[in-house]
Amino acid sequence: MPAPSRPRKRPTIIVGSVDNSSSSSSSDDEEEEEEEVEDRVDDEDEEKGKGRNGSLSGKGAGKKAPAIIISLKKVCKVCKEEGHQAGFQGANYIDCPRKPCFLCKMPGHTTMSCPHRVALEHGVVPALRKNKQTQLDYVFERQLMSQIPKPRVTSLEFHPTMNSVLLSGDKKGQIGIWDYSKPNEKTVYGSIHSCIVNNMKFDTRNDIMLYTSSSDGTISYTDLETGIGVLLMDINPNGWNGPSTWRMLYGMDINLDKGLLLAADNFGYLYLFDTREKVKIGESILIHRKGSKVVGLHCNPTQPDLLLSCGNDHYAHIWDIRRLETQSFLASLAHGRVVNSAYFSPHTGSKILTTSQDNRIRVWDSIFGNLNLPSREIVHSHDFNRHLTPFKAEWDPKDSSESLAVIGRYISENYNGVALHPIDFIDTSTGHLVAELIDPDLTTISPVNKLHPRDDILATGSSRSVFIWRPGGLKVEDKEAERKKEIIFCNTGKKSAKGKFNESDDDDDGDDFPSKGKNKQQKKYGGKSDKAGSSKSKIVKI
DNA sequence: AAAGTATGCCACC
DNA sequence: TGGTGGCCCTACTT
Repeated sequence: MPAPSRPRKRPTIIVGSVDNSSSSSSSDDEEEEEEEVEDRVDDEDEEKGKGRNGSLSGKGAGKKAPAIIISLKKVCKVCKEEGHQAGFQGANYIDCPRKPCFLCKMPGHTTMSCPHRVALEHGVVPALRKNKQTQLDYVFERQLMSQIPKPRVTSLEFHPTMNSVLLSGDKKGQIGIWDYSKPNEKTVYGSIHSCIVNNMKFDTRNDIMLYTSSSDGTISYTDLETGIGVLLMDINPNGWNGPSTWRMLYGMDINLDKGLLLAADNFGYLYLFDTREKVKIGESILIHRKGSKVVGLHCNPTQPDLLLSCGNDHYAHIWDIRRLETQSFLASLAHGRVVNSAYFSPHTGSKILTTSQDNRIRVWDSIFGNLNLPSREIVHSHDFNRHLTPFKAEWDPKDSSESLAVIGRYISENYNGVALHPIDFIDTSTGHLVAELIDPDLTTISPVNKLHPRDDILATGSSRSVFIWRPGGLKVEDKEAERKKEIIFCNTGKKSAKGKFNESDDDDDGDDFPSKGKNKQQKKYGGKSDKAGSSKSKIVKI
């Protein structure tokens, strides 16, 4: 990480500035699938006598050039062994057979034959969705500003009371405010943080105020109307002394009852802040393995004394806020790898949902029961972390049964020969995939997703844009097929999203962002685009 | 337009 | 035990 500069006091405010130039469509990158290796290139019969080598210099003129031998062995890209190949074939990725299954991590088979990657029996989805129009209702794309590249979204948060307002935080530290009922109004605060915005929480008692935590090591309390923020906490008071000492804030949550802000860093420490007195409370407390990142914090929605934390040490811990000391956790939830997120259920707070880099979503049905083992483990592809914001399964706050969750999928799906990455809706009480969002406009992996607290709306953040989807009903109540249809229905909801966008785009600011050039970055694969798309996703209950 | 790179974890010694 | 090279489907910049 480059040395983060200190956040400036006065934020930059960019309103409604749109880069239109970048939306010109580029020619199709026809990417040849797998160049057949030429074992031998022989120029013998090529333009014989013309002396390709030597029309100017006499050297070698008239002499036949020796045959050029290129010996390229077909070697697996993954294990470098001969005899097989891994990688994309068309839009399908073939695993290296010498490696454990990419999906479930067990040896003996590959992703394609993984028992967790079963073709769904309901048949309807692959056939139907191919014919559907885009289900985009609004797309916020690349309009942040002209000079600054596309937002790489790292966090999303809906406004607690204003239904059409969504906030986004990104890799650069910018905070975007989108009112999707007014697509032409957007505000970006550029200098609240100097790098990744990891967490945003509204002050629900005064909901124009926003708490944010960032990898720049600060907590900011920002007035969203003016963009003017107060620096509440800076855990690098001595500035930049190299990457090994720089502290970054990842997890953050607000405990309204106790007037507490809790935040945790990449070395395992928890910080407490009194939001009323505006002072830091006590010393930081080691709550995960020393030196390992605390990835997430969540306060229980019904029991103010309970805190949930998760970290890179492969654990999630439940704490009593009244007794926070190293190792004093009430319970410890073991995971196979890094825990990307851990959330109490939104209403009762009695369930726990975690996402781990071992490609499993785990559910504990009751925090009052035996917590030694999760109630369920759901195999799901989300383990890529190096260059991406970690995937996090998020509860649907509208689901009173506390079972529906949304999470982006890493492994791609063959969509008419294009590899796309769906967003999955999972019934965590059964492990079933109840719906998946696949769309030609959704070309990048989407690790950040948030369901609206009241409306049937999904916000998706990816490496280059913020999407708002209106997927119709997402309630978990009917038969699975019904629910799938609801998603498909949403696909058809707008016959021409394009037309709609253009309609609303008569404001002469040159902003036609949603409709133009949106597919230009799609990877096209020369290979067979047949019904390989029916290789359905794999969500399965263990 | 191929090569570089930002970037995080983990295995390895 | 810390330092470091290597990655399993990236995405973007030059």
